[in-house]
Amino acid sequence: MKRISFADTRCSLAQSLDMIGEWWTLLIIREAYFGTRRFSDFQSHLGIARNVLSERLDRLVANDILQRVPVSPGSKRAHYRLSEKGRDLVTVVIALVQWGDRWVMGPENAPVRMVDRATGEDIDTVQVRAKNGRPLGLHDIGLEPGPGADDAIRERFSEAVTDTGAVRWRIRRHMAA
Amino acid sequence: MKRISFADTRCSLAQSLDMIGEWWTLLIIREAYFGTRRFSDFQSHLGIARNVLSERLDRLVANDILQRVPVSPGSKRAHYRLSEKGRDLVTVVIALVQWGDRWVMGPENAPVRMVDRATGEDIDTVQVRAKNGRPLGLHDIGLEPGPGADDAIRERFSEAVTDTGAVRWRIRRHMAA
DNA sequence: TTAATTAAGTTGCATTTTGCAACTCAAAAT
DNA sequence: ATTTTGAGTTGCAAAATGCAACTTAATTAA
Repeated sequence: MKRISFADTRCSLAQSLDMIGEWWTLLIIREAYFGTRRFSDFQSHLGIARNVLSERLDRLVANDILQRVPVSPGSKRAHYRLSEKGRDLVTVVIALVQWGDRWVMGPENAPVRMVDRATGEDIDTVQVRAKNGRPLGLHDIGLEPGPGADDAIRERFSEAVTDTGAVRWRIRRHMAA
Repeated sequence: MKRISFADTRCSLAQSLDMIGEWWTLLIIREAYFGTRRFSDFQSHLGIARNVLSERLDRLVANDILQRVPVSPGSKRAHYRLSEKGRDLVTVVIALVQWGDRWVMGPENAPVRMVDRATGEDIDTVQVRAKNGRPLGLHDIGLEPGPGADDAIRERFSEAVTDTGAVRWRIRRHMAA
């Protein structure tokens, strides 16, 4: 059975996961962020199988998250580096690293420290904020159909709010007919 | 061949991915954030296979990202809801949704709008910041061994900085001996 | 109270994906 | 010119995934 692709789903998260949600992919991106460029360095640092690495790099390049740059002009041998689109993903990587530090490793066991170069201080915790900078908890965030919403999505949103701070579905059982 | 688990790797990202990096898992979390509680609603909203959903939910509960709450006291039938650990993951989900809106769907096609309940305004873009609130680009972020760093990690960091803003590995080829 | 229906999973099987090792084939190094 | 590296393929065994059919337990309906 084919593994489902979300490429045609009207959902940013599904679309994103279609590009970076596979095993290894986010680790490859972190590795690239750390400065790794060469195939064999990705391979040895991550311990990933070569065929899988090859497939993932190809996919990341195809999606313009990594760029293949020839080592020397005209050379067949190339390096991989983050594109702007890929660099923009580092926010997600850092958010996830911080989550892991908080909930899995424990802050006192964080293996890597991320600091503000200007001050040497730890960077802030990545969090959701209002335009004016005020941190927002889940209860402060409202969800609405966006400009690209289709009927299916619009149907899923009502004004009602659950205690998670998100929306509640309309009961659809009775609408099937 | 067993699929590799990162559970024992000294790396917050790998550890995090070991919990939420599998196919469907992050979509299940988003679905829970949207208010879905019941097995069959997860199933029908996501179109995931039931056995896979079952396995994922078990794993999320085992990792205390979701909580199983009996529908009525003593009932075997239960609902799933985000734990605090799970709610803290929503930051990551939102960061990824925003990335998808920017780079995949295009902002004008964003299917969902996230707003500040207090003002009705769009929420801000999730980004990395210094403690004082200043937004940090990749070049402004420095990486160092953290309190839980082991030798392998410490060895990987030098002060040198690449143009991605991260660190550069020492050449290890000559150190093998 | 019994029968029918729904909810929440299992089980079995075909199809993919992974992981590993061994094998290419070009570019560098000696 | 020969060896050594880098960057992949290829082939195969073991898992994971998708699907449909099959259980149970809890609700609803009759």
